[in-house]
Amino acid sequence: MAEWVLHVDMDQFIAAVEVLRRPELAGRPVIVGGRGDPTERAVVSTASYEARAYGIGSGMPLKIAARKAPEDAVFLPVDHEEYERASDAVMSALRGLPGVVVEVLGWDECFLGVSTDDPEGVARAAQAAVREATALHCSVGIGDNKVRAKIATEFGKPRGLFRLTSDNWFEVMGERGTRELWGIGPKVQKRLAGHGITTVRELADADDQELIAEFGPRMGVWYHGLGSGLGPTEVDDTPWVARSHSRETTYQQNLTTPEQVEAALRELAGQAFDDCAKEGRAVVRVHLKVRYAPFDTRTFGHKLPAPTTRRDEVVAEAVRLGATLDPAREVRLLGVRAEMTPPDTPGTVERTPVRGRL
DNA sequence: TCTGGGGTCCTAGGACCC
DNA sequence: TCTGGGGTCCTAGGACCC
Repeated sequence: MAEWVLHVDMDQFIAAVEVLRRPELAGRPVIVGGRGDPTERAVVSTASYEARAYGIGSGMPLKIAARKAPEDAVFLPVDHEEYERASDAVMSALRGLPGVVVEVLGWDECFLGVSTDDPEGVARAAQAAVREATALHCSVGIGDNKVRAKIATEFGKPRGLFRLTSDNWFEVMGERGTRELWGIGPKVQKRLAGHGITTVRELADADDQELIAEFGPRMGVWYHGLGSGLGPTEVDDTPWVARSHSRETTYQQNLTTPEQVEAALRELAGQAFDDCAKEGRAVVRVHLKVRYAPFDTRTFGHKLPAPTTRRDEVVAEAVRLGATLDPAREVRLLGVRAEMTPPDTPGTVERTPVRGRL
């Protein structure tokens, strides 16, 4: 029997969960984001397929979405707790599949590791289990590693399956742009293009040393391998341990005085600290993120003299950092991140250098 | 036209030590 | 006066993902 990696991705997860508890919304364009008020500063978390038909998608400002949306569109607020419940139900259903290891990637996606001669059969069983437990639909990518499984899912959407392995990698991906690879964003795409590399096959055929010179020893090698669809094969079900917690807010009205900024910092730093304290972890570093009125974002931080479990120390550090902000500029977004003492995990598992995890 | 909030990891460059 | 090589730690910033 062969080892397979399956990537399970829920179809329009957040919108689907909302429709589930409001069946009367089925078939209508549903847009979830912010507090559900399209006149506010906020962005779309998820749009239903009906809304996507109007060019509305994730990350789009609600104001723009409102302009594109038809009259019968529905705007809803984000309800994290509800999605967490639905997510837990999905993951539990998948863990119930025989012989399957589940590695959670976010609310609405995970990898399954399984040893089988019929990966399509397992994929269909996964879809059935999720549908039975939650009435939600998902797509499944089947691969011989995480990279290929993850990319395969896109070809299976919606509600389908797709298999992507070393056998069909270049046939499926070779002529596509590098941007379609998981972990290559607009900046890296551009830098690659500067070396004459625009397609997946060109990336695979590129010179290792040239990529290392451009991107460094780790990322250069990683990107080169991505061109051939190389990636880690191990699915790890060790529970996720956060490295840091942050709280940030975009203000509907910009903050204009140092007093407003300090009050906001005290609140955000306190909340970020509380999230760390909930896990019984000490804080080692405090970061500030500020977005000034013209779209200018910066982050900076400070290591504390010693790890602390005291709220007042974390708040005081955030306020100290805040004192270095430019008092002449309006603040439209403020965030405080509290970095915790590292978890004591063995760290032997090869991590996919793809950042971010919900 | 207006751009959220939550994360992780990598790299460059300076300080400092031996 | 000119100036090694190696290592670690730290800060700042960049990039990407959901």
